[in-house]
Amino acid sequence: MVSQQETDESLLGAATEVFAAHGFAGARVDSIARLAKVNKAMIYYHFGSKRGLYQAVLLRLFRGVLDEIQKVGRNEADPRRRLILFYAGVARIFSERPALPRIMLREVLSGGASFDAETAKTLSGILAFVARAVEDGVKQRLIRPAHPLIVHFSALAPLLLFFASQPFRAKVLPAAAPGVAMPTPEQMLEHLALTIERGLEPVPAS
Amino acid sequence: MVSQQETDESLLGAATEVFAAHGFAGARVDSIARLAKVNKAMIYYHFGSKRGLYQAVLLRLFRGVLDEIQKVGRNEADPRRRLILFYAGVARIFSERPALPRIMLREVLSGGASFDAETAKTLSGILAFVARAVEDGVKQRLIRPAHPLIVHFSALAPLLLFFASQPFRAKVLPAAAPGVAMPTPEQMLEHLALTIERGLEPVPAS
DNA sequence: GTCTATATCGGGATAGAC
DNA sequence: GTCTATCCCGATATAGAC
Repeated sequence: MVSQQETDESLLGAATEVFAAHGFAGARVDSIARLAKVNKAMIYYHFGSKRGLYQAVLLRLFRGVLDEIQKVGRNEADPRRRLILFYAGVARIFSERPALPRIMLREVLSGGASFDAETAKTLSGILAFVARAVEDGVKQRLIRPAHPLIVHFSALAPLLLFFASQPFRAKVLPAAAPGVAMPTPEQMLEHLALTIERGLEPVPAS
Repeated sequence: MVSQQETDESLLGAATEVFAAHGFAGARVDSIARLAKVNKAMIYYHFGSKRGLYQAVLLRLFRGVLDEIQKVGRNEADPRRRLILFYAGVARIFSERPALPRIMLREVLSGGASFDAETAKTLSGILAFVARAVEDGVKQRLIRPAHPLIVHFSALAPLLLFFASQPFRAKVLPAAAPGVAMPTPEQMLEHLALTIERGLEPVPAS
């Protein structure tokens, strides 16, 4: 009836949504099948198990990010601007695919329970990009010496939390911070750009 | 045999660990009872349900943080230093109670599913503190005008992610970033302090 | 308040027809 | 490859003795 690819794609898309919303343990295989409009047995036929499906979701997400992100800032000479463009790209991807930051955070919280070698390789690509930019910047005296992982953490974390917390903020903030305007993605990005810009400036030579 | 308070404390402590490690859906009531060395039926006697226990854990954690954190920086006149002291205090609490950042992130990801009015009030206290510091700083021209929620997000997120990701990093980083030294909490804090310091500086009057 | 035993059901997984 | 029907374990929750 339907091609295998269509079935796979439909399942992966549905699984991405359900896993992002409820986590691995909270997700229901039945819900995924229903959302994908695919018979539940097909999940086991194609992916072997709930965990197998989850790992396929994870790998597909990370590969997608790596592909998109590597185009960004590749030709930017100024390493600081390269980093800013990079994280702006990440923000754009997060806003286009709200499931992504949620699943990333969940996977981190799980201690990498489903993080296989393939997926780890895509992470390598990201980290190498950041480390390279920092290294270049230090050589050119445009960036102060800084631990590349800390730079990455500090820039990525606000984006992850901001985009993953949208439903939480909508529910909780009106009561917890009445009268305070909801921050927008644009404000978030502007703050982040300023933070990177200023935070990585070299210490004045004395 | 044992006092109610002891039983409650033991259960809350055990539940905190198990919920932090596995999330609400992934946590097993049996595990909690076993870890607390308390009969499983007592959970239902004292807390009514698994969700009731979880909400008690949440409220206790947030109350504890609010109590501890409000002592920090209260007497610091310089608003920027007040913020730095505040987030340094948060970092100390996170390092002392590794379950806390994990449960906070999980609760955010759940969209605040168990976030009752009582718990929301403690969050209010935190946000008010930050908003106040920013406001003071702007008045004294020591801090540029900035959205207090964004300031809070940008400072808290790296701490949350850093402390919540320790097991993930230990498992994944050796393969994904070989040869790179593990960042320490001290480096993280130093970076954050510098980021706040520089990031909130007023724009030069022109 | 504390325990054992058990009810009850949800949900992951599979058998087997087509 | 696709579907229905079903297995069966694990997990929340409770009944009821003490």
